[in-house]
Amino acid sequence: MPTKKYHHGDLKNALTRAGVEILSRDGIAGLSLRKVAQEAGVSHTAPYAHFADKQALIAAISTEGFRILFEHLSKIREQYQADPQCQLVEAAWAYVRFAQTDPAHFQVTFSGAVESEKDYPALVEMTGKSFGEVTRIVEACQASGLLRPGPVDMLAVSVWGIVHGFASLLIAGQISHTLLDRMTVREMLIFSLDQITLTPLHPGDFPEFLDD
Amino acid sequence: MPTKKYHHGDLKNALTRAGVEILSRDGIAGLSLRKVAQEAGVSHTAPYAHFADKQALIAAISTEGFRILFEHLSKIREQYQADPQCQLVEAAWAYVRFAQTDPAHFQVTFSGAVESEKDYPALVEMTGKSFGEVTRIVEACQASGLLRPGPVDMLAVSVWGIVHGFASLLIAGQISHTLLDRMTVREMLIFSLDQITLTPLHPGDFPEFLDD
DNA sequence: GATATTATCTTGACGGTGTCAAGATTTAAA
DNA sequence: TTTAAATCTTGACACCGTCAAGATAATATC
Repeated sequence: MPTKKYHHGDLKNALTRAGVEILSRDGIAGLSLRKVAQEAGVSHTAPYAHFADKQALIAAISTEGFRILFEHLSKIREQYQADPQCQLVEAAWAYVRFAQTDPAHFQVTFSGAVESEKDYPALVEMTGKSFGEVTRIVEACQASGLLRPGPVDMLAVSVWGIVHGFASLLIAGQISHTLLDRMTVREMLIFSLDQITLTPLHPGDFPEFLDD
Repeated sequence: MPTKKYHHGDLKNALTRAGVEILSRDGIAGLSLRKVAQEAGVSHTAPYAHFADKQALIAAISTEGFRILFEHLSKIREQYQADPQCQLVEAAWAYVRFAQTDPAHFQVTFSGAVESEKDYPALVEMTGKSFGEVTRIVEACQASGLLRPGPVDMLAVSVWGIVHGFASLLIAGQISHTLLDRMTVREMLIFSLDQITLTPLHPGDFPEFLDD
């Protein structure tokens, strides 16, 4: 436990963590540099030693979001190594779960809160790694005949688009109640994925594990 | 031309229009009540006579976005009455075009900038009407064998999800340059839609009209 | 080890923002 | 015509992002 020192020692990470925390708790509108600084126990301008402006902090929070996604995806790819179908469903489910669990962080991460991404190399790298995982899963699905042949990157964008679109509509409250009463979110997601698979997906084949 | 009066006469609409205008020009971060008021030529608290708070103005802007979408969709449904396939492609294209043309308005409209939608009946009504148009188009596609049979509302959500996901990723800059260099946005959209149609879609069958 | 340089953090200030309170002005109702 | 309500203004408040100037600590240089 670090005692109160003039130099924090790990302020940049502490600020990022505080940012994620505040974003979860108070939403996008409630995220301010001053609050983040206070949460980290420093003065209201201390963040400027580590972030050029608020955009830079948001970029760090976005990077953290992509890192969370990346780790989920790579874990899933390892866990269901022999079963591309399962990889696809569980990867999509992890994406939707992220959106449901932490909507504000999800939105900031994937919905372009960062104006010019290319100014933040760490963010660009992490988006690349995440998309790489998606691509690998899609590739495996193509090899097993679950998805149609064709340019992998294009198909990966389509698959990502389906999942992202569903997750976005879900947390935006755009999916009607009459629909949500009739089936679970997971079933709806599998139904959506089923539209693009060559082999039918049966929700019963993918029981939900309540492990996280 | 209305002369300068104490009472504006149509301030609520003027504020909404100014809001859309400022949103397009300065982005989400640049949208402020005070700027909207100034643009409309009134004092900085005048909006409070018509909107409870900033959220309420954003809800009105969002409603306007859904209205724009609704009118596009209903026009397309009428224009290509006998061709469901064309309806699907052009409706999706209109959606993507909206996102490209006015990204900030698109984001505010469809990405849940409004915290609790149910507090704004006009917004709820317009989202319902828009989704109704999507449903009708999907229904026509099912009848013609372009889309699989099944619950219409569920399929409509899936289709909307695909298009929304693609549009969102596009304006978030998440679609790689190597991909965008290889094909047009319209071709990518049709490629995505082709993943869910039972009959293949050929981009050549849908030349882009540069009418808007 | 002493000094200089740099990184880090603080205090203080500025204009801009959402929102409330109190009052002025116009329209609508009684 | 008087009253009530709707609409708009001025003024204030706390909060925000950001800059400037200075204090403090860590690091580099001699």
